[in-house]
Amino acid sequence: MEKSMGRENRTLISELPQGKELAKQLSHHLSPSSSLEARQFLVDKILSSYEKSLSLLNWGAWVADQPKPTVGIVDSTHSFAISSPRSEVSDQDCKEECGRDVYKKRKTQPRWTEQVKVCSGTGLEGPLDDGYSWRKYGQKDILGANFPRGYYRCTHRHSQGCLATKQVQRSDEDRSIFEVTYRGRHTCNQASPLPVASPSPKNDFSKQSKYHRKQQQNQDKPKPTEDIFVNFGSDCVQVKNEELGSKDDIFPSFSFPCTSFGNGDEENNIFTESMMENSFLGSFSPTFISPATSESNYFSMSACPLNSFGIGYQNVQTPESELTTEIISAPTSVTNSPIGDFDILIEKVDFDTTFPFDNPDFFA
DNA sequence: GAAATTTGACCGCG
DNA sequence: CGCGGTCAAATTTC
Repeated sequence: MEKSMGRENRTLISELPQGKELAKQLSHHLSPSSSLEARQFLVDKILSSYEKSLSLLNWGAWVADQPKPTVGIVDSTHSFAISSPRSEVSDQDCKEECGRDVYKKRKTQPRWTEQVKVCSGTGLEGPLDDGYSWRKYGQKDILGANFPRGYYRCTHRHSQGCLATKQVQRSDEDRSIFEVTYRGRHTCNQASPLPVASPSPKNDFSKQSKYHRKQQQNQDKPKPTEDIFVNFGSDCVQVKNEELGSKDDIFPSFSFPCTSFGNGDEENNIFTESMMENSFLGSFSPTFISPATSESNYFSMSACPLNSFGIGYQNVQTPESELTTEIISAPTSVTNSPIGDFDILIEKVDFDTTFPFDNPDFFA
């Protein structure tokens, strides 16, 4: 807890000057010669910076207010970032014999939701491309929802017994938002085709399912549901925190939109390119998503701003109450998590624009 | 032919 | 009994 608080504070400290710097830049763009887009972009960034700072403050306040969360929901809110080995170990143990008990089994698994906003022109299904390889096993029309919900499980479910699943549902209100509900941690070794050192977005397709690649290629052949993944919305930047239930207010908006990251800003090209490509798409992602700490990784991934495809991740929510009692594993597990070191890296990388991203030694 | 997707059927829960 | 989630056969894609 203290550790995370410290982190948030440091993040805040680096975030505020960044906002200031952005405001300065904006003032330089006030001349008529400057493009409206540039100005708008800076405004977005500033707003985002403020939003993030406020979020961090809220987060800190919340942490302070909840020294020992006894409500399961509260703790479970964190639990996606904290491993929950207990339930899963038992799941693993019985997964062969349980048969139809999968339903009960699933209940004990950690579950959390991210809201993912896919941006215009990316032509990519952000929500489905989170570093793991997923295999669709079902689709259902959900009562009251305009769009069907897709069910995905880890490709390595059978080969490695990885029980991670996710559900992807497009938001009714904003078609560019997808609610991705993850369940269970990845126990697979993630032999996924993640492009370890491929900066090219094209290569990133490779980790997507065939089906979705097909959709990308056939944008002119609309299909009823998920193919609309492409080309919506105009502004990619904003990832918003929606109310997904009454519990949401316990998890303040955790906004790491790409605006805070300076992508698209010519002045930050070095930052953007070296960061996005070399770090996030390269050395970061694969290591990052180490199978043993998937929740942590998801969490951290969401801390990543938009990647170069203009896809924003945001953890919004709320593991379900079902894991509440199960998952109250010691928060200190965060410190034991391999992700801990990454958290620090990310933090620097994420918010310290003076950080030598182009220094190849950094990620060595 | 292997792997992935589609889709109707099935199951448990509330 | 309806709904959400999963299974599994059929189909598609590579």
